[in-house]
Amino acid sequence: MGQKTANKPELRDILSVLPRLLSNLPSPVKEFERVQTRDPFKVLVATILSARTKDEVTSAAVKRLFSEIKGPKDLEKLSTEEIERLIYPVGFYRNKARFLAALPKALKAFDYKVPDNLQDLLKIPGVGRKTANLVLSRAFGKSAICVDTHVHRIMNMWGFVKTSTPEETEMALEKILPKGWWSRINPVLVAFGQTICKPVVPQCGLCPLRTWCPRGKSL
DNA sequence: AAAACGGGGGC
DNA sequence: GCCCCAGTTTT
Repeated sequence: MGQKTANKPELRDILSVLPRLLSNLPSPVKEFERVQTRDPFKVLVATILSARTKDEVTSAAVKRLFSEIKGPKDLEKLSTEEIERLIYPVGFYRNKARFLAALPKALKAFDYKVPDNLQDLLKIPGVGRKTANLVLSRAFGKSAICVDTHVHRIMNMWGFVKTSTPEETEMALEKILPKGWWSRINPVLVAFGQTICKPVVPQCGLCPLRTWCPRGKSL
């Protein structure tokens, strides 16, 4: 309260600082993106597997699975148990194996192709907003705001949104985020959240934003 | 020993 | 809204 408070920068100014900062750091995100192609089916599977799972583990699971299959129709031939064995030990592997086993049936309604719109993607079991928007931006090149826990946490911490659910964050960001950032904000904030602005033990000493960030001041 | 992890579904 | 899923790493 007795302290000087720097003027709060615009959101776009803050975001533009991050890529250069992150380029100087080893980012775990790069490994996850490396295994991905633009193949929508592979992107979808990798994204489903990635929840609550380290990127290296996800990458390995994707490689094992796709050494056995090429597309949805191959996946249909595998039993749930076989899928479990291939994707282990990703987080919640039994749930995810069930989702993957049901995936060919779900895709049949779309001629065995991954839908390129949000409404249809959300009909697929195991696919929520985070997964759907990531597929839209990464596989189909669309402008989609993918809000995961990092995006939700950091945007609320900075005070650009005041929301209680990721969906609310997504809607709020649609109004204040320049469209050129819609697909970029997720990779950038994930990398930032994993390497510097971590939920616990944040590396505020490395962060150029600490002079105005509320968290930097409290530390 | 706890808590954290790039979610989603069922209740 | 709350709780569950699970193995692995960090604190």
